[in-house]
Amino acid sequence: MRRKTKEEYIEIICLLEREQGRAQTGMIAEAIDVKPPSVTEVLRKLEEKGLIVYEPYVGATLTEAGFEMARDLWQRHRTFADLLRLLGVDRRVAEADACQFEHHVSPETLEYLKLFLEFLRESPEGRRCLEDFEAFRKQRG
Amino acid sequence: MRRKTKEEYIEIICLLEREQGRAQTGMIAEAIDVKPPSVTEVLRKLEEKGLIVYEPYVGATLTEAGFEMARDLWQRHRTFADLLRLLGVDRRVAEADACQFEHHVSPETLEYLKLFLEFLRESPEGRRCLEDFEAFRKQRG
DNA sequence: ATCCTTATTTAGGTTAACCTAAATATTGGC
DNA sequence: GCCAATATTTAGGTTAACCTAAATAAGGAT
Repeated sequence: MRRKTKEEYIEIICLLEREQGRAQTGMIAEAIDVKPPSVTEVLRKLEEKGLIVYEPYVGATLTEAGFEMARDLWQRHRTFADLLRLLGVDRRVAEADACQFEHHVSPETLEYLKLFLEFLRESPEGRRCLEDFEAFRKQRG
Repeated sequence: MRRKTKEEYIEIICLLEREQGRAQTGMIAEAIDVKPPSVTEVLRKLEEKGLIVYEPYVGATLTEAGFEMARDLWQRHRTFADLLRLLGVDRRVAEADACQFEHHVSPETLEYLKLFLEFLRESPEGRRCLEDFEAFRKQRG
């Protein structure tokens, strides 16, 4: 598989803390499909950057800054995934693509996408647009 | 700056061949903001993969396979960039973001986006959707 | 035809993200 | 409280994409 970014580690740590109460080396390694020694190495670097506190043999906990980053990534992820789903993309695919896009989108573009998502979901015109697109899709796709 | 992918080299080579008639080490290095020795190294690898023919001291030319890849990337790029522009994203920003997305989008998602783009541009409902979104944006954004 | 300039390649080094194997720490059962 | 099983870290190695400095090739002016 592909090379993981620091951002991905932060996301996994956040998820594990939330769902399992803690984020240990082995759990992270498993979740991210990497061997434990690689995780140890990255955790040290994340600590240097002030994104986590790393306690050897215990695990990682996000700092305030790390948590901010995770929250931010999650929002970007949701924006993409939700938008793709609304357009009809399969759930698995939408989530997988969002995992990639979230790391590369600019703030400006993200703002537009968030707004467009809001438009599609919350305005009558937006909802009609989705219906029209679905009809269009069924006809042409 | 960021690490470049093989795909980015292919795109630049395609562009240079098209616009300057040839793609030499120095031109590629300049275009991609990397030093010439790094380019030489990558060109050898691209040749091994059958994507270019590399003639030392002369430059690179895309093979059929390389050209296919470039064409494909360009289409992905255009899909994203055009979509973002339609939503109102600034040209520079849209192009820059498309440069990233194009390397990460799945075929399934790309199909949906192409179809949505077609819908927005070519159907009356799609065009109305864009107008409605613009109004929405001016009001809320 | 030779020399000088300019471009390219070669040689060798760095960094970051991975890996395996070996050493070490933690934990649960007795 | 000790010991075995399990998890983590340390040590050392690989690969890919970069870099700088030095060597070499190509091309134009005289």
